[in-house]
Amino acid sequence: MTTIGDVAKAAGFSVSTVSRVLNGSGYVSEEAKVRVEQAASLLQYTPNGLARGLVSKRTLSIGLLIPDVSNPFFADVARGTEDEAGSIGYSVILCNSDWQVPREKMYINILRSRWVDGVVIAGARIEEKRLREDLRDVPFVLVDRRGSALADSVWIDNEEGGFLATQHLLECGCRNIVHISGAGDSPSGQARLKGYLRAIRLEPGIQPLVIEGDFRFESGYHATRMLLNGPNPPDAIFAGNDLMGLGVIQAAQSLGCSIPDRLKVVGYDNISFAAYVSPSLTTIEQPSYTMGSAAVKMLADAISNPQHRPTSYEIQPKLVVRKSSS
Amino acid sequence: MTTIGDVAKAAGFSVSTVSRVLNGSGYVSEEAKVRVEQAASLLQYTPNGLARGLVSKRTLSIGLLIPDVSNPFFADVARGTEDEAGSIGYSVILCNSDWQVPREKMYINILRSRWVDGVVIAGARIEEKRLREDLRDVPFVLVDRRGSALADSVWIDNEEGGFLATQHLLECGCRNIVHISGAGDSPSGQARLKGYLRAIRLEPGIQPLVIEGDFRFESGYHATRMLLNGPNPPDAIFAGNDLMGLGVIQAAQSLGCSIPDRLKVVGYDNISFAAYVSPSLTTIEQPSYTMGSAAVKMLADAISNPQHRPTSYEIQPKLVVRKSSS
DNA sequence: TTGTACGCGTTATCAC
DNA sequence: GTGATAACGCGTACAA
Repeated sequence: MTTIGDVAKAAGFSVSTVSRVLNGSGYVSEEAKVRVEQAASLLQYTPNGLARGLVSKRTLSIGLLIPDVSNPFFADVARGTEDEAGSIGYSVILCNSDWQVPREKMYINILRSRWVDGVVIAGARIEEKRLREDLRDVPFVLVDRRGSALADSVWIDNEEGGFLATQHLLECGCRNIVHISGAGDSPSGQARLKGYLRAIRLEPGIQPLVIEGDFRFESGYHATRMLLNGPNPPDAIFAGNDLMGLGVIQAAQSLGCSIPDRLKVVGYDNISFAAYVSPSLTTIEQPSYTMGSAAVKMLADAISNPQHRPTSYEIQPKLVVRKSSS
Repeated sequence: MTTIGDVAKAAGFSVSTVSRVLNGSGYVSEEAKVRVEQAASLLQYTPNGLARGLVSKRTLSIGLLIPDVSNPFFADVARGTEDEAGSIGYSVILCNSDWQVPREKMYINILRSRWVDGVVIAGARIEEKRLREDLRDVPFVLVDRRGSALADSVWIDNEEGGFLATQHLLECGCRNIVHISGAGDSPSGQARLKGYLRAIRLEPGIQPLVIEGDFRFESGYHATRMLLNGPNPPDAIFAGNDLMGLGVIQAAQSLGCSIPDRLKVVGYDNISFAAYVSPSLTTIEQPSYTMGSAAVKMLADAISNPQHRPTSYEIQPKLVVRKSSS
């Protein structure tokens, strides 16, 4: 590895001059600039990020903590995050918690030990307070959840989304609407459930029924098979996310239950594939890519702006009606 | 931030002893061990990974260079990579090249400056030789491409896969089979194209027709609309990957062209959604998750085993027949 | 405008 | 068994 010292020697200057040239800091003569740059490119010099971070306390890297990149919603968040981060010179460390709080905590520690300049946290179940304690002075942005006044967040009103989805099914004339929720301690799942309950209770004579899922395709699939084989099959299912919604559709089709005639389905997220399945899936839109990039923008401000104040970037959920419900 | 010095002070030992305890290296008395561990947990000490990497020359991190996490195939590769990496204490730096060689090169440099211990490279277009030059002594594993004797690779026979796909369509009685290829300089896309051509040429009187796509949904969509609106519409399309295959299906449906009756379609990758769309998509299976985890296993060996020899982990492509072709 | 010298937090080599 | 101390590569006061 060639170091800054090698470049200095080759250019005939001291390391500090080389450093100044390469970082554009302080005064440097034109000649120094030229000779240093020549030497650097000749030797293919790449600054050692570790040494740099050690002294500057900035690593130009951020952590991305999500449950699962295999879920297209989070994949898109990841892409938005990485694109925006890359555009301002940051690298992204990817962490999949697999929906498990202990793993979330583990990754938080790992990210701290790597001295990331900030963390984007999407779909996590860990409490914000705990997050603040563990992360100490490392800025973070909560995605997909409402932050308190103490934390930045890119927030989408999941309760409103759940309400919209359920209301839509009610308007379609459904009277036996089951909600397959996300895992119990997921903030966004909880909020969607709350919206579902609120909508159901507005309608007299209709009972809510909730089955706990886990945001994975399989849980939507199995819950639906159970429901449809049961004594009182529903006429509509609101799934806590699109992956489970696709599971619902597959299960219904496997049992010869036609959608939307006998069963209407609504998902959540509007992953691209929701539009391609058949019947296409009605869902609540979340601008996943934008959420990721917006989070990084907030993070960048939190990192470099000393008088940064926690903000909440709000997004309105939007119902996207497709064939699975009409 | 609490440092090793703080722990040493609190425990009443020197930094060297603390280091030995925490790394389990060298001799330490039972008492030292206990007191140091107490102090460390009391102060919530986390070793500074930067400083550690600076001296040890190991960062416990690897780079993952892929075209696009939004593509489910690469999302799964990423998940496999991160899981396996995490299980052996490694972090993953995510890099999306967006299919652009210049961005691949840029990321290679960034990863080098971050001193990653190794790099997993999937779906890249950059030549292996260039890669070796740029990466110098940083080990890497090529995924999705055959490596030379000088490079590790997790290799799936893309040419054979392309052959299988085309042969299947020929066996279905199709005589006007178009291939929508990946971008021209993608090694895996090239190989699939080669397999297509080989299969077509085996059949007398059948002409190959190739349209260059770019592995994205839209390119499959637009190519298909153009083809179906043209003078000599094909009776089958072999798409270079599933995303384009889904685009083909959507385009055909938008034009009222029924699949598989008037048009048969085969994709490549077997992303999970290929099974959920309607008609479900016939495709060539690639065990994406496993490819990622296998790559990390090879990398781990390359990193820690001094007498590591480049190996090629081979996977056989497998035809998965679904409704889009039967 | 440039160079010297120190410190960032660790690990590793040596004396003790 | 333990503790100084010298690296690791870089940024930056401070002096020149």
